[in-house]
Amino acid sequence: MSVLSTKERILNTTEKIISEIGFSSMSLRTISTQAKTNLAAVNYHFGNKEKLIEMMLERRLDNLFQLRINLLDNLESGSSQPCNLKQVLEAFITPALTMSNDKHQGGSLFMKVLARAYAEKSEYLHDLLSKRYSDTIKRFALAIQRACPYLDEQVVFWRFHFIMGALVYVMADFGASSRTNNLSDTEYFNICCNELINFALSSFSQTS
Amino acid sequence: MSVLSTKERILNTTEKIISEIGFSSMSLRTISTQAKTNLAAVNYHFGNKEKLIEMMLERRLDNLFQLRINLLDNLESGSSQPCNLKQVLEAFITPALTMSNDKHQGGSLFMKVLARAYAEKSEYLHDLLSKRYSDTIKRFALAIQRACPYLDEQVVFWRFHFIMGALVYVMADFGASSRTNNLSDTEYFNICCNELINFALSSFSQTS
DNA sequence: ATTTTTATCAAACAACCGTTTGAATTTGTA
DNA sequence: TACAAATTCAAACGGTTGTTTGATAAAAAT
Repeated sequence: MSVLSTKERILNTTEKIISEIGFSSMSLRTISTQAKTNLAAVNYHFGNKEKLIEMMLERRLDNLFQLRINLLDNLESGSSQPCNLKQVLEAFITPALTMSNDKHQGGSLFMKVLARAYAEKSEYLHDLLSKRYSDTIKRFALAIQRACPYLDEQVVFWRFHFIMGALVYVMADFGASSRTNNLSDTEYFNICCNELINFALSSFSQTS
Repeated sequence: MSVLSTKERILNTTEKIISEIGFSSMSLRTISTQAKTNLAAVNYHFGNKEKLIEMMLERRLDNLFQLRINLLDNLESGSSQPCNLKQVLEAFITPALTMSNDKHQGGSLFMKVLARAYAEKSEYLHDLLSKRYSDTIKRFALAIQRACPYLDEQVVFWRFHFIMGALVYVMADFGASSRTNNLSDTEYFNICCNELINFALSSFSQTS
């Protein structure tokens, strides 16, 4: 329980607060209070608010994109043939939804944070994504392109971005209001994951 | 130009500010300044900040959903047969993108506001959508269901929500960073609209 | 023209924000 | 044990927030 350091408690609480009320509404006072420490501790450990947010994002994003890269590496290793489309989509989508479903490590909170960062056009996230993760995104777009040679390059680009939009939408738990009551969280996420992949797969099918 | 009343100038400026910096970062002082009026005028005309936001949202949402309803009414009138899927999707999507592309009436700003409202889980919007517009959304889901009898009801439900996510994502202009430079705004939105409808259409195609 | 309502405005209010300070406390080390 | 470094804490700083007040100005009504 309270074996966590103050620094870790602050990071975890920051995830929790931002997932609940968003970036621009979050205050260091509510964070320090909920993390059972002092207001000044935030500035002591992280310098300022901006750096706290950056560290909170980087802690999880590296993990998420590494999972995606590993899955794509496995698919592309040992063959120069185009990958199976469904497997590529799964390699991109499942790490996000797995994190969403991971309660123990706080990943489920982070995916909501990520959705909010997308939505609020967070400068921190935008810079991180364009500087540190754009290569991975391009790799996936290329893999999809190779798996769907019948689709125009621009069309693949658009639909991949639409799917990212749907993914963010789901991560933010917008469907929650219409969730069937008798489903556990695990069941819900499993269905959601399956439906989203089929949705993505279907959206890359050839149109007449 | 300045034939607009103070009330209208405040509403328009609120749209503009929120589309730029979001709900939680917006302040009544920046709004009153930019609307070329006094700070107290906001509270005088709208009571408080919350009611200002509600009025700003309601002013446009009624218009948007009425456009959708009109299009769907036309499709369903005169025949008890299921509607054409593409036409149903167009009836839902095009009003949003038309508003996005409408500069004269300020609709383009509002669609960004709407995207932010979705993203920030605005209570105002959530209540409005679930109380005032849920019937329309259910009508569209049903029309899609009838047009795709080969798909399970739950699958239709999921994919319709995924598409709403993609629509919000597009409205928020997230693809902007990757926009081709030599496209005008009008051209960009026409392409975007077309791609999104084909995307939605494709996503409801039967999967193997 | 006078009264009444409506609208605008500068100023002030209390509450909250991120950050800094300097002293107290805990922890690690010699 | 004694010293030094790392950490915690209450308090205060200047700045911004939404809201209210009361005086002024404009418009409408009598």
